[in-house]
Amino acid sequence: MSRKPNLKDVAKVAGVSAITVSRALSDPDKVSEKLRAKVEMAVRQTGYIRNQAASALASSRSGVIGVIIPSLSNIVFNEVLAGIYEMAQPSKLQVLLGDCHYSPLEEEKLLATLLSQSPEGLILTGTDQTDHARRLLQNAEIPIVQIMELTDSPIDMNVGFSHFQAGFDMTRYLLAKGYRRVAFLGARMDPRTQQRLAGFSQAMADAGLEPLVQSTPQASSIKLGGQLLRSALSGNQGQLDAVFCCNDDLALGALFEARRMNINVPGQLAICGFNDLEASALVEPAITSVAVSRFEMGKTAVQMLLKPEQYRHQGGGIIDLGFNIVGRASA
Amino acid sequence: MSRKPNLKDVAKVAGVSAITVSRALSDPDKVSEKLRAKVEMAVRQTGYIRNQAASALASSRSGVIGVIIPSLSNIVFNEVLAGIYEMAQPSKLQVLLGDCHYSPLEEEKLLATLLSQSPEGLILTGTDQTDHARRLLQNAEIPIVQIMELTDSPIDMNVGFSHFQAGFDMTRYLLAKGYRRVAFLGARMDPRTQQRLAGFSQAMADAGLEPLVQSTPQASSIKLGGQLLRSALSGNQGQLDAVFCCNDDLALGALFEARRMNINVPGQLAICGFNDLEASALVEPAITSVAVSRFEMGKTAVQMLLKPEQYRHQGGGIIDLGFNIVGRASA
DNA sequence: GTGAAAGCGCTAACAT
DNA sequence: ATGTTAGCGCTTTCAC
Repeated sequence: MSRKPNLKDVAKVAGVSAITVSRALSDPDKVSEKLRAKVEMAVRQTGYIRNQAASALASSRSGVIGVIIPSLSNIVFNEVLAGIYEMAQPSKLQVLLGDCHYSPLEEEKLLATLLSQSPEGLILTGTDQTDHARRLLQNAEIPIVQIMELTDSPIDMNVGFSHFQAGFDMTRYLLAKGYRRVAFLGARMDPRTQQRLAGFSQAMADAGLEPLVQSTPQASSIKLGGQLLRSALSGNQGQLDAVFCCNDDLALGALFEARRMNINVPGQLAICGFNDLEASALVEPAITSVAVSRFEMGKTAVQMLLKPEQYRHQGGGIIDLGFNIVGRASA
Repeated sequence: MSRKPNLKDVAKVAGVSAITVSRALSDPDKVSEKLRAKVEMAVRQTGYIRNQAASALASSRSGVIGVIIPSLSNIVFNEVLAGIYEMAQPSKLQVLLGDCHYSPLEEEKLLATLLSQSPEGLILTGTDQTDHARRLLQNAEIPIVQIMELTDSPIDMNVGFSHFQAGFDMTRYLLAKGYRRVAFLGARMDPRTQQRLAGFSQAMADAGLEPLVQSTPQASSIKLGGQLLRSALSGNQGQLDAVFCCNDDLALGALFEARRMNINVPGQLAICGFNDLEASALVEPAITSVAVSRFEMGKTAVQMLLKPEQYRHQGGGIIDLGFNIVGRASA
């Protein structure tokens, strides 16, 4: 037999009907022990593997969830992904992953392709989906979780934390330490970075201070952190006593650059970051940062997909995972 | 109409037959311009999205490829993934991604689940698949690419580089610089790490030197690099003049730790790593490392899946992407 | 607890 | 260039 074995083939070998094999595989309890054993033998013997396309067509359950993240190269999303997979794989859920490169339009296109796979749920990053995307999602009638940010009006469910509040709190932390000339170094300037910036600006304004900002739409990197620091310093005649980097990559770059420029950290310049990457705790001086439970966020998102009713009736399907300012030597 | 629109619904609206709609969508050139326009209207009007399960069942083409990597948290694989997606998304190929946590057994299980989705191709990491996995793969009769390592006898196709050679060459590089008491710091000790170690041992043996090794099965991390360095030093009475870390995370950790211990790098101790992460080039002193084209590897793997005949007849379906030793101040 | 029949939505193969 | 027919492999429904 050269073609791939199907249910009938297995059924023939086991001496039962196809539907019995189907049941033995997907709902073993509904089949007598004897037949179950026979079927198992036959499956092994034939090397049968269920055709998920046929199964999905007949049952309208695809066994797949869709995930769209803005970037595969940003380590931050990998930890979220790791959390997603941690929950999904044991549930025998396959994950269809898409990378929209921070573009809502690409996200919209990906969405259309994803939806054609009839996913049983969807995890999307952020809240800036296009109108058309939202329409697609509405029609899909599947559970949807928006992650990373917090929103009052999720498409369906939402898990994340407030980037505004985190930016605000971190700035207050710096101000409480006595820093006054604080600059925000930002790269990419995606919605979440902008919210952090907004929090920063608010806190500075509240304190009657000028919010200094050095930003670029370029993708973030360690190297860029060094460049932004130089720009910020030259743009402000070196009159800075702290920089609040929109993420730890920039912060590391700024720290390395400061060392090259013989600027003492935190003596002459305080540096803080965002995300609390492993390196931040281990460099010298260790970098003050905002810790976020990314792994947890991924896990929670999948749990929400698995039991949507439960979560929708619990805080309106919105979960705030919060954040944590980790004070270290750099500030 | 509350249920999701299908081809017939669209056909009715457009006043054509279902198959025409199907063709207009998947092979526009085969349909007259007039009908194509009509169909497009009808699709938009109904909000139709193709049911990929039905399509896959009828055509036995799923539009999906499967990818299994050993770890989602290891940044190295993310860059490979980024390359994979870079090629896959424009080809409208969906990627089913699995994380086998460095376990061939988990890989085998994932494989079974993946295969039930009838992927059109498979990308696997490394060459240590279980026997049963190999049997499954043989029966699948789809193009398969093993990535990262190089092997003489791939299951189907192979793209990667020789970790043994890289370990060997890096060691020779150190020896040429005059270092003699060189220790290999290894974590995780997955097959590729072991090959690097084998290359190191060979080069040391060739030079008549004792290959010092400090290793642990623990997952690699920056922190662990510091710990391994301490162990290596205390295990060898501080009599080391260089450490060859199995990756850059360890190398960074070793460097940070050395600084804390007031050990001058490279004056008292040379440090080199593997993978050439961004940080390695930017820390002080910059870390000597082995550069590998991971992004390229991912892209190549997908290309091989797309045109298997072409690549199979070209070097037996094996592509050596090589590596590049990047000498920097740390050694 | 098991089976027979029907049909999920699409496309391949064969008309026209 | 367009339509008709049949069937992909499974599960749902209903019968026993």
